[in-house]
Amino acid sequence: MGVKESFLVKNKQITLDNIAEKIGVSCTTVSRVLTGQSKKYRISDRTTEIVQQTARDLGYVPDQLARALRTKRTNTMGLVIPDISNPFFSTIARNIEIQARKVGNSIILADSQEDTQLEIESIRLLQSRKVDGLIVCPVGEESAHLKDIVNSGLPLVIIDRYFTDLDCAYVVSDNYHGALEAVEYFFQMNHRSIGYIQGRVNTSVNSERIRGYRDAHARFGQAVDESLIVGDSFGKRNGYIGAKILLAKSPRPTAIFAASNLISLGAMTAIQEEGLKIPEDISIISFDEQPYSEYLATPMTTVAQQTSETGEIAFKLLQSQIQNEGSPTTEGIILPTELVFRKSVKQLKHPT
Amino acid sequence: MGVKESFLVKNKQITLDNIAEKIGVSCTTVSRVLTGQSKKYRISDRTTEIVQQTARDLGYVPDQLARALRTKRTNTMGLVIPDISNPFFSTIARNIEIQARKVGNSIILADSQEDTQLEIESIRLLQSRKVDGLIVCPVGEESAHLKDIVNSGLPLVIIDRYFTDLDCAYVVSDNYHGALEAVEYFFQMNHRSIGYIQGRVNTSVNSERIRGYRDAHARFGQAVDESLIVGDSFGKRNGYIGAKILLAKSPRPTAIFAASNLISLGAMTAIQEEGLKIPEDISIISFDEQPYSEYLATPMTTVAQQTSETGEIAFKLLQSQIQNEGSPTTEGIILPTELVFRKSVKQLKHPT
DNA sequence: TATAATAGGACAAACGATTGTGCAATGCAA
DNA sequence: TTGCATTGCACAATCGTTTGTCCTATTATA
Repeated sequence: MGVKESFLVKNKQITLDNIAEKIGVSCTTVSRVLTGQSKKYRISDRTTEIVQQTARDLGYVPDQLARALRTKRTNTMGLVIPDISNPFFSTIARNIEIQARKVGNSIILADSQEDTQLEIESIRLLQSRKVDGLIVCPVGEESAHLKDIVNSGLPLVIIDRYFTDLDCAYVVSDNYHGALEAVEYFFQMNHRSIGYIQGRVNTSVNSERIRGYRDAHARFGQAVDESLIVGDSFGKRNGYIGAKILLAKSPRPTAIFAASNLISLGAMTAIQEEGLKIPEDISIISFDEQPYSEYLATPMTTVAQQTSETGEIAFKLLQSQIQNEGSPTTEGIILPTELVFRKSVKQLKHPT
Repeated sequence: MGVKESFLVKNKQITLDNIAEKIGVSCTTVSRVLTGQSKKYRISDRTTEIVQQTARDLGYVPDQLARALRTKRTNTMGLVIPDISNPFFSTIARNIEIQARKVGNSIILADSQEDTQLEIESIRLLQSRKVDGLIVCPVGEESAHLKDIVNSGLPLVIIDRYFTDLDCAYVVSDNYHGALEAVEYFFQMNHRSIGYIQGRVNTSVNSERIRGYRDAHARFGQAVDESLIVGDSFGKRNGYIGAKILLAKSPRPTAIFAASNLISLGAMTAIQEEGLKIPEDISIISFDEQPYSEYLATPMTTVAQQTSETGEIAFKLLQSQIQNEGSPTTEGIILPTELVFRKSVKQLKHPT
């Protein structure tokens, strides 16, 4: 008997009071022992010992809700990401989570689906859950809601995309130099007609890359053909459409610079459909190094970003902001990229 | 003046009491209005209106911590994943999060790094945060801690890997038929010496796939060469090592069945190093369809799993369990796989 | 011996919300 | 005018912790 109940009834939570009552002390004392303040409040060694023992026996585990309500600290951080299924972001997320849990913090994850409205709602939800801080990879076109957060004093770190008018810590890749280097490489290989399939316009990521693209042209004394800049999102479909447009031009550009891993995948479909070969007929460089990059039909030359580092640094920035509350650390960290040379770029005999 | 302070001082939180005081009612009334219980408690229309208006004016947002402490419901679920950077898992995670937020729930994410100990600690942390339920993709070799959860009455849904001795809801792929179909296909293409690079042993995923592998052999009246079953984890390195071993055998197997996307990537490195071509020299089928599968040097024949559906179903199962508390729904859902034919399997002239 | 100092811990008020119950005022019927 | 329902809301406890303060012995000091 009792067996049935024990199956149906949820285990009752053990509280400080339970422990206190069981050994005949006050719940204050128990709290102080279990939070390691025995000395500070002169709890005798004997009592301390007993409290710890019974806490262990009863399997006491502190209620973080109650604790947070009182202390105003949840040890929880919010993470807002435009698309967690994208390995670029999930790698960042992973490293954030790993660092966080090392110090007993948890991550509440929100996927904004590249939608500013959802981003705003997600952030509101996270705030109502009283996260200690926020790491946001913003959709990137609007920043008013982020400015509100900064003003509210809630620690915030922006990753991947940032806003020049937002006074807030961030960690991003050096998109300018990444693009510059890639496009210069195209030039060195004698390419002169280089299409750029861009990502979401009006994001810092995109603007910086375009700036690199333009400066590379400038360095080689070549005017930018504006019609070679196409596209409007970081997704695969945009890559397909962008490539279709570029490949239909005549003369056809000899090279394509793709602004993301998904864009280059989409572009490859278009290239296949047109019966073209990489790099014989068309060269390509893609932003974002991926585990599969070297195994593609033509191993892909890529601009690698430091994803693990991004996550780790973002976390540490946020944590320090949370700890020194009051002093809003607004350092911006820019991580270098690396051009990974493979086989997707053809060396042309003459500048073309 | 005051400007400086407004920058340094965190915005004070608006509480029910603030609202109540401002309009001269009790905080009880405010609570009842804002939780939509005006009628039930006969709050006059006038009062209701005023309360709502001031709540809006003050920008009131309920403190989910306090609410949860009282109601015993956090509207938060825990999600434990062995490796969130793996697109297979991150796709599942994404769909869980999207479904969850649609109904105002949040997801606390934990990455167990394929380590049972970390899995246990993560779960403990989530429990202390009073999640309403748990979705766990277990490392897979131990289930005692999961059994504890089931017994404690905390709603739990297992995904991807399950335990036959665990009475708990789950949603997994039909790994048996997935493997069966793949290996049968090898046989139909006249392969008779088929290596299997397995994942983590003692996981249901792995056992089921091996069972499929064996049954395919049985159906074609062929004994299984146990030395062709190699490997012990789902990672890339294991794929590399496993392939090295298989390729070193003589006679060399004509085909490799890889138990995960990462395993096949690793295997491809080994295959390249040996100077072999897919599928001319060696055929390969990989578990896990990926966005890049069709773009590989040789487009990869894969066993596709329904990742989005897995996430969505897992969430719904958990939600229903949370809502009908008491009746532990222990349905198990098995999702069919699909063999995606591409070019990585060669048709042999004669059974070899 | 009187007094101060110290040791060891208890009380009770928070934190912000929810909720069972109680209470005054009004309306209505008798 | 009395009695009873109904309307409209307030009281106060509660969820589990934390924390400033206060209290009572005991010991040490003068």
